[in-house]
Amino acid sequence: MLDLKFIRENLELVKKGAENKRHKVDLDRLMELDAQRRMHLQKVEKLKQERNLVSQEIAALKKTGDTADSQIAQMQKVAEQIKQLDNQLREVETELKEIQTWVPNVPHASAPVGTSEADNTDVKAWGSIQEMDFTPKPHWEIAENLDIIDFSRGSKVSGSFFINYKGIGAKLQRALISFMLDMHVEKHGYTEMLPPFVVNRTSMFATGQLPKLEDDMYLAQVDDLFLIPTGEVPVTNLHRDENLKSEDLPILYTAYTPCFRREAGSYGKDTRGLVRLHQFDKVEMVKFVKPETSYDDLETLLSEAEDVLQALKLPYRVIELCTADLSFAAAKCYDIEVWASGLQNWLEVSSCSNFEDFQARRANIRYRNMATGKLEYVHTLNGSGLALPRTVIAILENYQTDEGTVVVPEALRKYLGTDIIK
RNA sequence: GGAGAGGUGGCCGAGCGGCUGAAGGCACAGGUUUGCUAAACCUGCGUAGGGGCAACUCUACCGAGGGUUCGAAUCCCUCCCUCUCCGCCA
Repeated sequence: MLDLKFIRENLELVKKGAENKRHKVDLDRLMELDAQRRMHLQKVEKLKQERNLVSQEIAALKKTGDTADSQIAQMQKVAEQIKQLDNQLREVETELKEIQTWVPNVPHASAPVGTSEADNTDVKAWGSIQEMDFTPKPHWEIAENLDIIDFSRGSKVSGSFFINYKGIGAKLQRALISFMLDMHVEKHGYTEMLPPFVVNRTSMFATGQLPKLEDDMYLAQVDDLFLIPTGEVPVTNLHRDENLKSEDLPILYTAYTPCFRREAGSYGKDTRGLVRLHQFDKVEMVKFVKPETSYDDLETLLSEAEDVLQALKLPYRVIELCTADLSFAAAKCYDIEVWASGLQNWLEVSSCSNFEDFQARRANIRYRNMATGKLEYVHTLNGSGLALPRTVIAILENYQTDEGTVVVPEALRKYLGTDIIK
């Protein structure tokens, strides 16, 4: 959420930002309501002041035993006016807040302006794409031949786009999760968390999934709880409504969680095999930092996610999202895409974003700025480190042999307990 | 699911319907003083939103939302959350 005062004072910037994100929101109406609100406020506060003053007079009169009947009669009228004005004010504020929750975060000045994902810019590439002396297979063929993923029974048990990992395939998930968590904890200094996988509405609002993306979420209606679409939600919300100690910042958390996404409306596009699933595993990194360091922290975050791919020796490229591709809450975002030899394609395995104070304002997460003595909003960031299924795709496809087996990346061997999947 | 207790400032914790935006303590910041890894004393110190160039000033906030009243942290109603005990389950 953006501060109303900030919107008022930077209207053109906010308008331009929403436009560049291709997000429609009626900011002129918002400003109109803002003006109305302040007008009503001034009126009603003047009346309340009068009420407070006269009430004190009444108290004084009663103390000395005098009558205060005329004052009380007068205040009855004032009380009635206050009630009416308060009601009007509430109406204005309701509409105002509704619109305010739909105002997207402003893209950072460095984010490339664009109209579609075609305008995302290349940042860097790592590793080299290996030539194979045979035709590489897509991962679903490899997996089915090795009997490590059961696609069809996933549909039976739950529906399409649910799968079962089997045997060494299932163990591969555990191995990857442990490998990633260990790296972030031991090498990058994160604290490991294991949060709830269902969250309430307030939490979903705080990180910005609601109101915009409600249709993409699984909802347990009886309890009005959402299955998390990403570990970002429960982990960022750990500190909702808290004032963090300045000396405790930055706070770094990493967490494994499954992620649940309905992917409403996205059927038919890149959906084969493990590319797009309703349930998948992910290791997430979340940072709470001071505003002045957040863009440095974003670069660090990116490098920490890259570190996982480098350790697995998987070639990847980093792109920066243009404004049209930036999410509702993000100010700046890098995607990491891994190369998949079988699919002959780049697959997004990580998204590293700086939300600045957008989530912190919604979630009310602050810290005491020692320089100003004031409570200020922290900046929040998060990045995948990494999403598992597409990492698995890359491992299966890039490490496949012409016999149909898969060589296990060296860094993973001690976790998986074998150096080849056959 | 049943029974009970409770939600007050960064934290702990008082609070007869008007003198309580809120005692007291802790923490924190500044200062004085004493030389011994710190203490004592003094001062300051909630948040948000209006108005004003500013000094400043007004309003709101004691879990949330309603109600009663001239006036509510305090009385009434509804809801939410936490804790304890019982039941159920892993």
